[in-house]
Amino acid sequence: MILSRTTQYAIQALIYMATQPRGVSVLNRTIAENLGAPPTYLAKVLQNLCRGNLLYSYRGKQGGFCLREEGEKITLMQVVLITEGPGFTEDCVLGLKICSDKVPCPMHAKWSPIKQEIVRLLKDQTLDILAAAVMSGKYQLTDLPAAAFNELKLRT
Amino acid sequence: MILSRTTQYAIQALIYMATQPRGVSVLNRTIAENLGAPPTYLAKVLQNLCRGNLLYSYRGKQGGFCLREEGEKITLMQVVLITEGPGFTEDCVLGLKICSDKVPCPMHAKWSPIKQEIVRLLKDQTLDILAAAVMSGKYQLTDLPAAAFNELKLRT
DNA sequence: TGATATTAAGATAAACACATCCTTTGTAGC
DNA sequence: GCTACAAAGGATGTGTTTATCTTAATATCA
Repeated sequence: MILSRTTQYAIQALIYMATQPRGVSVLNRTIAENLGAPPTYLAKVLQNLCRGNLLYSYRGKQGGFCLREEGEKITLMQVVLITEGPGFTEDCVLGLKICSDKVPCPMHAKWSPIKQEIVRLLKDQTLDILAAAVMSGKYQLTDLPAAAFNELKLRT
Repeated sequence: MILSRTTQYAIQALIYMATQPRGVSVLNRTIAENLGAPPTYLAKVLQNLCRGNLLYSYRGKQGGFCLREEGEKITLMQVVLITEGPGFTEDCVLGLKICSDKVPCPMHAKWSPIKQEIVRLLKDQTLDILAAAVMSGKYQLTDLPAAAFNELKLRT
């Protein structure tokens, strides 16, 4: 509806990483299995997050990806700006190139407050908050039931 | 950000039609010129709105498209459901297939109220309201300045 | 040094959204 | 009926997103 598949993978992956012990690098393959995401594509997404300075990456044995900052400092807004681009918070809901408080489209006045709420939410939510929610067991990060997930681990 | 280009064309076209005298059919070409939209593509969008029972279409001389109901009865939600599909109001913000109040993703609780607001807004806004806003002159429906628009009319 | 494991990067492909072109079909007016 | 007109429908093209594959670079460890 509002976030691209790429952004959804990015957020899911980062939350997953924030549930893991800090400072230990996590394999792309491991993340992909846990999320049920295509590993080769997820690798591209993670690369992009590296370029956006959200992750470190290490090659070779003992390699993997690692959160660059503490999870409490990384907000969803930072992620979305990297994966969707800066237009995300600016673009007119009706697609007009020119649409502002001064020169508004007919939806502008009603849409602006909602957009503000979305922006506020994305800025408020940090990886730590979301990771804590997942670790509490009350919230799920994947459609994969634990059974399927464990089976995947056994097969490797 | 949230609506596809197709949906944006659809909404713009319908608002434009609602600014025109009721019961008089409007040509696809005329709408496209006024919006600065590609006419052949807009034709497909309008066809789709016909299949969605929002428009009548008439072929041949004196043909064109015509709003099926009074503009006050057509809401943006009706339009969006036709052009984006029913998943629009249901899909999980993180892309999970299973995400509900009972089995929520970590964003569910915070995202639901915003989604509700979006849904309410789309259901509240009718073509008449939006057309009236445009006709007041305070709100614009197109990026085309009047000059470019008149030039287009002269060239045909 | 060599074997192995892992990400990086580039090429390719598949699916979808967006857009165009051309032919067909239906309609109004003469 | 004939003609002009406008939407309908089908085929095709283009661009972007999503996804895969292959090779290169890099790090660890024996």
